[in-house]
Amino acid sequence: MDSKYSAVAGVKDAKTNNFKRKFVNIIENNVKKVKLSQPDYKLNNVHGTNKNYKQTIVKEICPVNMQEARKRLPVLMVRSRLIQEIRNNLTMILIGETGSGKTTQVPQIIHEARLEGLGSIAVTQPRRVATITIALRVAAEMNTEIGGYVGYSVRFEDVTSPKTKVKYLTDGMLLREAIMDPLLKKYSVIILDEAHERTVNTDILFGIVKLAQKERIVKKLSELKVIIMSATMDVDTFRKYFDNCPVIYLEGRSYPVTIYHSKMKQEDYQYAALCTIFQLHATLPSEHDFLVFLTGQEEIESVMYNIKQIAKEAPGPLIKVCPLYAGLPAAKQLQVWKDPPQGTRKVVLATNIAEASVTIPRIKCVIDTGVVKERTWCTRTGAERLRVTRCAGAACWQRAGRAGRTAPGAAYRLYTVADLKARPPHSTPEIVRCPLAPTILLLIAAGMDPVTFPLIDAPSSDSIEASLVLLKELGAIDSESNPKLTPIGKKMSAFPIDPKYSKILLSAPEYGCLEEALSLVAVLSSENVFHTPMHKREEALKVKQKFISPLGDHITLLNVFKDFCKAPLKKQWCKENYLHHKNLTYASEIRHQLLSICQRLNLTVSSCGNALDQLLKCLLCGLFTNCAWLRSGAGGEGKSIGVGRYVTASGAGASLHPAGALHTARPLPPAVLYTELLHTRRPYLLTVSAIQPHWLHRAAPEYARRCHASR
DNA sequence: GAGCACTGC
Repeated sequence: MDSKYSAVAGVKDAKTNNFKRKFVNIIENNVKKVKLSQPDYKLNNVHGTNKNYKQTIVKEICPVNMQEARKRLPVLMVRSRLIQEIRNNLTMILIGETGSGKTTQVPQIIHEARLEGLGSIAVTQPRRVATITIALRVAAEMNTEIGGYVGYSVRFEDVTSPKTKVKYLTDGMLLREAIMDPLLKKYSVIILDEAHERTVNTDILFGIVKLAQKERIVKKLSELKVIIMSATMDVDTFRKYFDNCPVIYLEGRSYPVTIYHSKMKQEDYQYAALCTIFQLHATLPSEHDFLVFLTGQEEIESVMYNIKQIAKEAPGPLIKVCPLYAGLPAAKQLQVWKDPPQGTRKVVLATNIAEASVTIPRIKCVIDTGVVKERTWCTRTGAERLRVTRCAGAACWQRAGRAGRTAPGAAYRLYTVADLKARPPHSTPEIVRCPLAPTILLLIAAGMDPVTFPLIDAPSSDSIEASLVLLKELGAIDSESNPKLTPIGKKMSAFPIDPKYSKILLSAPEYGCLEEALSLVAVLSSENVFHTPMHKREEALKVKQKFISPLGDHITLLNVFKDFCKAPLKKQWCKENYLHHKNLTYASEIRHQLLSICQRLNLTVSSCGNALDQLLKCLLCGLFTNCAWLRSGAGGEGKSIGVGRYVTASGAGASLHPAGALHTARPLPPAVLYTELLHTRRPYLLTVSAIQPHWLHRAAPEYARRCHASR
């Protein structure tokens, strides 16, 4: 039996002899059984918002016995208590496991009791797709048209009317509304759902609603009820933050999930995952689908290759492997929801996209590596870092729960019980590990003081300071202490994008290149447009050549976008060119939105034609802090010094990323403009264009002087 | 000469 496992390829230290041993260790340790919950209404990852999509959803989420199913929801058992608590308190916390029905039922309960009075009820969600599907579900349950009493609002799509009393919206949308009206006067009840996820937007909203409650009392306006809803969370922290408000716990309806822990520490989790997959594969019936949590595209592709190799000789049914990560084109993601042929087992290899964002049916068995790829930010150099870390306890439980959505299941954890206990219970909230300039600009625009603004977990003062300095340099605020928006800052905050990018758009008329700047900023604000599958890398790179500009990556992206707009059959064209149709479509929607804001601000939209250096100079107006200079003696074919050939304004060393357009350029440009400084294996400059050093003096004279003095 | 987790306006 051992010999067949020598087929393991591409996995480090894949030693045949310990395959069996590890495998047995993982399986023997039935540590404890826990009950986890049944599914809620959140639907699968259905992308796009066209008409077909909505019809499909309505069909799927409205079973004939919907009213019967509703009656059994745990939340309805506490209905009268809930109404009473809401009447008596300004704020409350509702803890409910998945399947308790809180997201769909609580707003209906409030509306049926007319607790919202003359105002309306807002329910926030962190994700677009969930926002839309839940709103459709609730409209169906209330037997009304969507956009009537029940509506939703997400970016690019507002399906509400003056009649709307229950409005589902993304937390980002409510935040945008708060800029226009920080007291959120049209709402009498605001429900912040999925609070445990602690996204930047929800964290900010906690503070906004808290201040709005107080201010409304001071101004003798109608009161604002706030309900915080969450699965599991650090209740004490939240309670303290919300002045010891009452907490109601809801039971979830649950299927049991049996948890198995590894007995000993696994040195190589990829290898351990493969061992576990094939151990289980040999014993479990083929209808039991597997879900394996991994960290990224490369890892998923590598494990997929190994599974296919081993499966050729391993005992057990046929295997269908489905990769699932956000960067995978939508058409390929859909494979995950297709039932495999009779007698074939589906093995889904997913990133933490499968943890909360999407739900896969029929998963009976979760294999959890216990790791996640996390992005952190360095205040001093502005460098971001992607690294694999052990995920928090809450994430481990969330992953295990994915096995018990439709029936009892099992979760195999490739880490020990001691390891689990040593983990932090919750992950670090996003707000303490990301760049803050966009958030701070938004707060100032909403009339808040970013320094005293109440946050549950405050970022370091260094981080806040760095963002204020940047906003001052961008001309958005007048001073770092007691900051007020400048006229430019006010315009910048009108754009739903990073302030560095809105500054580019506002500077573009001066360079006569707003046409091009809009396209480029839209692409930069979207996701990566290139898709490079491992096994077709050569071909993908060859196809990419036709877009590449000697000026660098920015013009290359512009070329891609322009050709995309001209292409008659866009889906087909994207497939042929290894481009993401979804992300390019998204970019063109963003461009449309940005254009209408520019027109509202009376900016002159003109094209610079072939004078593309105008566009690069314009980019520098927003990205002037992102310059790097070639190290002396490091040009041409010379050996790299330190960590890279370029050095940034903050003194960080970095190299041009090998996938970039300028990587093979010789001689290397003496100065470059980069969009991102990302540390993966080494620090790399991403999305880079060549610039003339003296351009910086015109784009940001003050900054250029300081920068020159310190270099 | 390497590879980018996940959301959102």
